[in-house]
Amino acid sequence: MLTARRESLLGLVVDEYVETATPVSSRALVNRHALGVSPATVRNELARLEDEGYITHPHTSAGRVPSDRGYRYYVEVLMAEEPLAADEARTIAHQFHQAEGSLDDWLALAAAVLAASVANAVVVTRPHSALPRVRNVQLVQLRPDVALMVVVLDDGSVHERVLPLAGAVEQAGLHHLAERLGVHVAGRSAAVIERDLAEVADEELRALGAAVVELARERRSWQETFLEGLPALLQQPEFQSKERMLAAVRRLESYEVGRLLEAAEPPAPGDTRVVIGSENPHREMRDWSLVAARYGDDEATGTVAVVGPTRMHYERTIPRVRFVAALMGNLLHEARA
Amino acid sequence: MLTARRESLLGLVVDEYVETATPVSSRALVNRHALGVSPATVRNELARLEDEGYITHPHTSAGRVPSDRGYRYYVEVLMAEEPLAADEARTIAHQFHQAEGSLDDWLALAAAVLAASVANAVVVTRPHSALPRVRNVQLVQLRPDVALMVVVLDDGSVHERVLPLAGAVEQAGLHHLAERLGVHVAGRSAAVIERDLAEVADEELRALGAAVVELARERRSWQETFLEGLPALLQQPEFQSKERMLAAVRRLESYEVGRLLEAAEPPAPGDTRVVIGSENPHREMRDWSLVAARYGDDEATGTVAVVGPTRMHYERTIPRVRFVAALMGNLLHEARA
DNA sequence: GATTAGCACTCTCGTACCGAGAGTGCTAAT
DNA sequence: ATTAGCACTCTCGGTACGAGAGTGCTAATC
Repeated sequence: MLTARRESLLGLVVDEYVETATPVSSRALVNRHALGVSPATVRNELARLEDEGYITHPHTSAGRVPSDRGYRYYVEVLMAEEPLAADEARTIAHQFHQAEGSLDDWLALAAAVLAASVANAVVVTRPHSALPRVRNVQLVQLRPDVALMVVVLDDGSVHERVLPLAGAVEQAGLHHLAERLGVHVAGRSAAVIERDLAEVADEELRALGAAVVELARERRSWQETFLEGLPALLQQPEFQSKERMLAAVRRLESYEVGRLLEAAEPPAPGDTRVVIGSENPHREMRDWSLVAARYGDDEATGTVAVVGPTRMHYERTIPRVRFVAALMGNLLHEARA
Repeated sequence: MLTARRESLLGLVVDEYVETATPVSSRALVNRHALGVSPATVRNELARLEDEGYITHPHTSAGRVPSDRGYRYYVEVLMAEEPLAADEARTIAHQFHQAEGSLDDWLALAAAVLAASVANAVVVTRPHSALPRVRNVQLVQLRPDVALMVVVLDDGSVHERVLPLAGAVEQAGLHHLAERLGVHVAGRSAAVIERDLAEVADEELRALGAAVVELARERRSWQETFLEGLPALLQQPEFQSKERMLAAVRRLESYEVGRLLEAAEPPAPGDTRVVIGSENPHREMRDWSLVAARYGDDEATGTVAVVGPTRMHYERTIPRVRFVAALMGNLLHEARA
């Protein structure tokens, strides 16, 4: 258990280090905060904090740096979340209403806005439901014997695919086909459709049904996530050497980002989750922190997460992630309403 | 006019510098290429090439480096395009058939594959036609009084939007509405539809028509481009300092990339265009080269471009960009067929 | 006249070194 | 329990320096 004084010193070390990015010395603490004790006393206390694992030492004659455990304690116990100023909230909300059009635009914009606000990178995933059901299937004629299948799922996502047909079918015929198909698939999840499909006699219908199943399962794994704010992240002092910079860019490559988030996905919509450094099971994420919030509702949820070095301004970041997640939830709701 | 010997020396300087990224000395040229003359003679010739602006000098006692003009001469006159080895072509073609699903996946994959092949960044734009016409409009019921409008354009792109309706309409009613709408919009471009719309008496139909116009104009300006290969690019020796690295990442930020390509878009599908360093009107692109190819056909075209430092392996890069553009054209054609 | 050997001169780059500065940990006094 | 004092450690910026690599020029050679 930490004494009150050690606790407050830990808080000061975190604050100071987060701001300056240089190890914090006993003297700096005394000078800036009128502690009423001498640097020597502070040194003793810091030594204790170090024994207990809350802070460390880059080298013998350097100041103190918070450890992952120290940050965790800070986030859990010491931190007072810094609310957004009214005008900042207004600015963010305003920027949100800049983008028109597709869902993807919204998501990229949200990521960019949040990234600018917290000076770190931001990753956003598309909203999806765990077990989406098919809401609607349409067949659109492209050429005489080619149709476009459009499947709308109940998480609001739209999936399309070009389908070659056995022979020429008029648009009216496609309508009819789509209606018959709808009987088998509407309101059902991919798994259920697949099971029932075996019993369908009509071969053409079965083929179409299989296409629906595929589309309903499509997770857009490839470009599934949106990343913004890379330059902001790279300007953080931890990436001042070219090696670290390159490593950071690599880590945030499109393919990787999805897996990176796995460890941080909050359990339910509205939740926030903070993963600090080595708390992350991925060993390469040892030096990184994630602040993730789940946006959306039961029908469809996604994740928005700030990615940065463990030296992160948690007090500022957490409420901002929350705020943006809430905005995104509203937007998503509106879009589906 | 260049003498034959100077010409061949220029070629050697370019080859050497492209490979080693270090200024080329007279001795290195003599040693490696059995020129039959001494370094001193080569020095005299190099001095002449420098007078004529084909190469430069980083500092007094350094070797020679090609200038933009030198690269241009190389690309135009000296270069023998290095054809893809059969197995490399096969590998690339094979990777292309990995991705299933949406157009966006294809594009991102194409960019990644090409980037890996040329060890630079690659930007790809979505295929689009200059004046797309509406091929089909569908209305899908989401809720009683909310519909999803799906517009298919003749460049193969699909655009959707959620529309609140005045009152509840059954799916059958939506079909009917979509058919009436189709009469006014099918086969027409946004501009034409907009003009004719003024004469439509039915107010509901006019509102829907306006939505179609908007969707047909939607250019997805925001995430319009796909960028891959950033780490490959950053490993090029020109980005060995953190400042240059950060500048590169900034330059390739999502917002910027589109404008960056403007200058390099080849005039017609099938064409290739090379823009070297200061040939680019954007002054910040002074140190960059672009090798761009236009893929697709008259119906829809996009651009695929390699982005890298002026010290680029043009001999390898140009045919590879061409090859990938051709593959993408075929794919696009198949997808629409 | 073209080529080339020889050489003086220039510039970079890695490294070793040094001193200043910043911090700590410990000891002994308060 | 606190703190003044001090020895000790480590970093960092600057400087000096030598090695190495190249050029350009001059004068000799083919």
